[in-house]
Amino acid sequence: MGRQPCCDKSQVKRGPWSSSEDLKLVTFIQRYGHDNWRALPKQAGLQRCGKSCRLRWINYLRPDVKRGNFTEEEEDTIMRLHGTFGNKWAKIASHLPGRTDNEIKNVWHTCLKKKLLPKTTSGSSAEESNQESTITSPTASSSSVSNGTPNTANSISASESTEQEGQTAIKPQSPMQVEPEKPVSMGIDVGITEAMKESSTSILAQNPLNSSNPSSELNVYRPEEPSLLDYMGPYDVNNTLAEVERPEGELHIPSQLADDDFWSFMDSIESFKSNNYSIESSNLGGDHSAEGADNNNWADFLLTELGLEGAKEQNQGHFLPKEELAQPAMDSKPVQFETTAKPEGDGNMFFIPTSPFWSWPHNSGFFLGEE
DNA sequence: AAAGACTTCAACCGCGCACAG
DNA sequence: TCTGTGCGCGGTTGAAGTCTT
Repeated sequence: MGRQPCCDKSQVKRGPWSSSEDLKLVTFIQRYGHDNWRALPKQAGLQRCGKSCRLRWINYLRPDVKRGNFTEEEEDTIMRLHGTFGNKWAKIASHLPGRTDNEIKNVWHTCLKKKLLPKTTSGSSAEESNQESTITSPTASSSSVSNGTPNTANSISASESTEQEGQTAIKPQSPMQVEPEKPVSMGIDVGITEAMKESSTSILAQNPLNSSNPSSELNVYRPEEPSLLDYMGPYDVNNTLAEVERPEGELHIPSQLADDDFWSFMDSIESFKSNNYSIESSNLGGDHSAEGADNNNWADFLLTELGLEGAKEQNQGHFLPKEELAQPAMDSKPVQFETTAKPEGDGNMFFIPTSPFWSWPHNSGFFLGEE
C-alpha cells in the first residue's frame, strides 16, 4: 500500500505564490506561529498544502532569511562544507546564517560545482564521481573525508564536525520565539523590484537600533534606499500601531507600494483611522490638508498625494494591482507634509500603522528627505 | 528582432525519521 | 513493538529570465 498524499491535490493551489498569499501566511505565522503545518493553511485561509506553506516560509518569507548574491566567503564555506558533509544541504545551511538549504543547493548546482571543475583537471572525473556519489549514498561523503583525499574542502576540524552533529550551530530564529515587544526587522519586500534587491546593501548594519538586536546580525535584505519598507522599530503583533516621533519633512513613498494588499491593509486599520490627527501637505504643486474625520482614510490620502486618487474606483472598488500602478517610474515620490496636531499624548509623538509585512522606516518612523 | 539554447531558482515530490498513542 | 502522522531533507522539475546566434 502506498503512502497517502499529504493533501488533496485537487483542493490546493500550486505554483508561484501571490503577494496576497504571502501576506496571509506571514500575518498568520507572526500571530499564531506554526505549530501544525498541516492545519495552518486552513486556519490562515490559504488554499495551499501545509508543505507548500512551510517551504514558502522557510525559504522566502522568514524574517531572518538573507537574500541576494552569495559572498565569496559564503561560497568558500559552502565548498569547504560540501567536501565534509556532501549533499547535506541542511547541515551546510546551519553554518550560513540566513541562508536556506534550498538556496545553497541551487547555488551549488548552478555555480559552485562548475567552479570546482577547472581546479580538478586530471582528477576531475574522480572528483566529480565522488561528489555525485554523495547524492545516492549519504555515507560516501563521510568516507571521502576519511580516505585522505587531498581536498582542501575537507579541512573542517573534527570538533567542528562533531559540534554540528549536536546541532549547536547557529539556527535561524523561529519567528514565534521572538518576543513581540522586541525589535523585529522584516526582510519582506512584496512590491520591491528585483533590481532593488540586487543593489541592496546592509542598511541594517548602519542602524543603531540593530546593535542591540541579536537577530539583526542575520543581515537580512534591505533596499539600498531607506523606504517605507525599512521599518526597524519595535513591532507589536497585538497592536497594529507604533508610536514614533512626529514626522516632519518628506515622506518618500515608493511606487512599488502601490499594491492592492498594502492599501487594503492600510485601510483596514480602524484604530489608525480613528486617530484624530491633521496633516498638511503639498505634492506636485497641489496643496492638501487633511484633518481627522475629513480625511480618515489613510490609503485614499496617500493615493491622492501620488496622483492616483482615481485608481480605486477604476478597478471596481479595488486599487489597481501593482503591475499597473508601478509604472513608468519606480522611484520614490516625495510627499511634503507636516503634522500640525495630535490630541492625545506627547505632541512630538505620532502613530503609524505597522504590520508584520508592511514596514516603515526606522528612527522617526519616516524617511526624512533632504532639506 | 526573433528564435533557440542555456541558466537560475522557486516550488514540488517522495522518502526517511521522529514521535505519540 | 507496531502503526499512523507530521516534519524535514534531498532530488528533481519547470517557468521565467538571460544570453547567444
